Amino acid sequence: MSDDTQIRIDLDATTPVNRQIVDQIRTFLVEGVLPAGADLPSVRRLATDLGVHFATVADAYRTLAEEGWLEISHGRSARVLPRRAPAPDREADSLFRRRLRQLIAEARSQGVSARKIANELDSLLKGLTP
Amino acid sequence: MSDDTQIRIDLDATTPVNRQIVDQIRTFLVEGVLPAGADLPSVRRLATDLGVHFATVADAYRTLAEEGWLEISHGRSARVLPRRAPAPDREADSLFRRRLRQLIAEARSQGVSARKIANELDSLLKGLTP
DNA sequence: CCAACTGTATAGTGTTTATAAACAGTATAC
DNA sequence: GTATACTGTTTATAAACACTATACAGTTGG
Repeated sequence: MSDDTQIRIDLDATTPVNRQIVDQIRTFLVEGVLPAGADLPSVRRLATDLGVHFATVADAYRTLAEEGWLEISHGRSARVLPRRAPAPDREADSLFRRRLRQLIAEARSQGVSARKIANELDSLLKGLTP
Repeated sequence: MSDDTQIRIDLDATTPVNRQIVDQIRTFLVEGVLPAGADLPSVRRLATDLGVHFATVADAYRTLAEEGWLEISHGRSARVLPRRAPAPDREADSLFRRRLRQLIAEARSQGVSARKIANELDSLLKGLTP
């Protein structure tokens, strides 16, 4: 993994480390920064870089494998699978809607200005519909 | 709390119940659906409605009180405090940016279409800058 | 074959989550 | 004032989770 795929872990955060790893790698996968066929660093390697135990990284890889993103097999390094877009899911739609609303509420509650939020939404919107 | 302030709990979700409650009530608070001065239902009342133990609701109320949203005191019902916007926070800004990116990645990973996501972002954007 | 790498399995530890039951403050009717 | 019915709090417990430690097992390349 290069500079673009730098993972940052916050040991003090409320979100557990295993999920922090999953969330960040998944973002790279969705955005194509980690393309199909790419090799991931070994669990020990990444664990050393992040300062956590390698079993924690292995757990994260397993989660992503269950989601269909990675192929992991004993003795070989984890590899990004080709993955077609999953079927549309009404559940996922409404869950996304609610979580987005909640995320924005939390940000406003923590002092992120409406302007900053709007800018963020706008720039991500442009990334989606180029 | 009226129909507008209906809380939904998913016992199977990965996010713990106490945080589900916090996130949903905070959203109502930020959006002004629960205005300053409003009384919240008692921990037992809300707990019964949601099908969880009242200590779980009490825990959620305590979290919101620590965030400055609620006034809770022994024997009296919880009440919404007036709350001025917190100071801008660069940390919060960048955290929001990352979490938003991750939320969108997760949604795409679960089959929410780019169009649906764009629509959602757009409608929330319009809500922010009227 | 062997050395150095890969991920896996199991067990142990501390933390978090959710519940239960006893406790304690407040409000109101009488 | 005091009984009663409401409020939230505290302490204890059990179960689930997150993280680590260590021994194991498959793969690769000399």
